[in-house]
Amino acid sequence: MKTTRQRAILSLIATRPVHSQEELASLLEAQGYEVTQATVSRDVKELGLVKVPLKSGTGAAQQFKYVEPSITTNFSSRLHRVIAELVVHVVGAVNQIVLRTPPGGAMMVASAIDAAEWPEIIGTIGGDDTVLVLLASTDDLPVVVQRFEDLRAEAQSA
Amino acid sequence: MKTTRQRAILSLIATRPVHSQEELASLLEAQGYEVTQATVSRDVKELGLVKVPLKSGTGAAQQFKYVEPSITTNFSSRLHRVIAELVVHVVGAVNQIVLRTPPGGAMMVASAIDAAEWPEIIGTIGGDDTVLVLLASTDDLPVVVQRFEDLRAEAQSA
DNA sequence: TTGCATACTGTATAATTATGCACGATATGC
DNA sequence: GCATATCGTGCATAATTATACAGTATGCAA
Repeated sequence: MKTTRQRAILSLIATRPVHSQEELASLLEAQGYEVTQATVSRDVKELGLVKVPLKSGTGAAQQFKYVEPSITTNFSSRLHRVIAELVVHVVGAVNQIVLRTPPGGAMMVASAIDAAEWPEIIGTIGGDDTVLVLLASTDDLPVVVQRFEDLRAEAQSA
Repeated sequence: MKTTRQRAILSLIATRPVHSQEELASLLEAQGYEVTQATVSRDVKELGLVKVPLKSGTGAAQQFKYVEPSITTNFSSRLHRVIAELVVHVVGAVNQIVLRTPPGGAMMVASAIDAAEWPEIIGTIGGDDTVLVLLASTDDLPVVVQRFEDLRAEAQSA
């Protein structure tokens, strides 16, 4: 039955890395669900699962992870979402603000800030886990730092 | 240059639906970045982008969305993450608890609860946006409801 | 029962993505 | 300078995923 099979899929991917739908089909077969890759593909789509790159080196393995539906629908603005989910730390000095993110997150944060086009900001530079935000004036520092903190605060727990 | 091109990719996918890496390559070309699908594939991997199914109907379009790196690394337990992100509402009665989720999220929540194997819980049923949790005893109701609320509370803002 | 609609699936194949290999550019050490 | 190493890339193709189509099963109304 479709529902139980899909639940089995969720259980499987929560347990171990799965690298392809063929592999998933094999694992399901071992549990008594005999289905083809085609069906697995449909299940994966219905469950909203996505294949995420595990590490960026060549030859890196992949596994399935699910993207919770809420991620794509809940947050109102991209900037808000990105800051809330990716910014770990905020600190400012003179006319500069440094934002820390998990590894690999900096470019997304920088991109989102650019897109927001805040007038106080004259530019951003995103590295791997650090974003440098340059302000037009030293006077803007406390206001903008506070704004970042506020965006961040709404999801501080995770 | 690789970095600016990758930032352009982030900007593109934030702006409009992109259905394939070929399409992304075309859009980049329009901005002066001439690259092949192969390079886009590598960029997508490095940025941690994933292709998410947009709707489940046949012939449904897809687009790129990024999975924030934090999603795969931050939360400690699957149950915690799933409850925090997916459970919208909790209500209990007698020996039953009903959890509401965004559409499509119920099965994941049910699966995660099953995997956690809480002793008070004798079973779960996941529909589309509703999970029914059955408890062994009426006495367990307030305790378990509170536990769900606590898990949820840590991310209530989103 | 018959006819029709819906749901689920497999087969075959199209579409898409990932990657081995080679090459050119740039940097590093001798 | 020259050898060597690293990085980014394209090309060709392998690997993986999505889907058009057809078949089976089920439910329901006439």
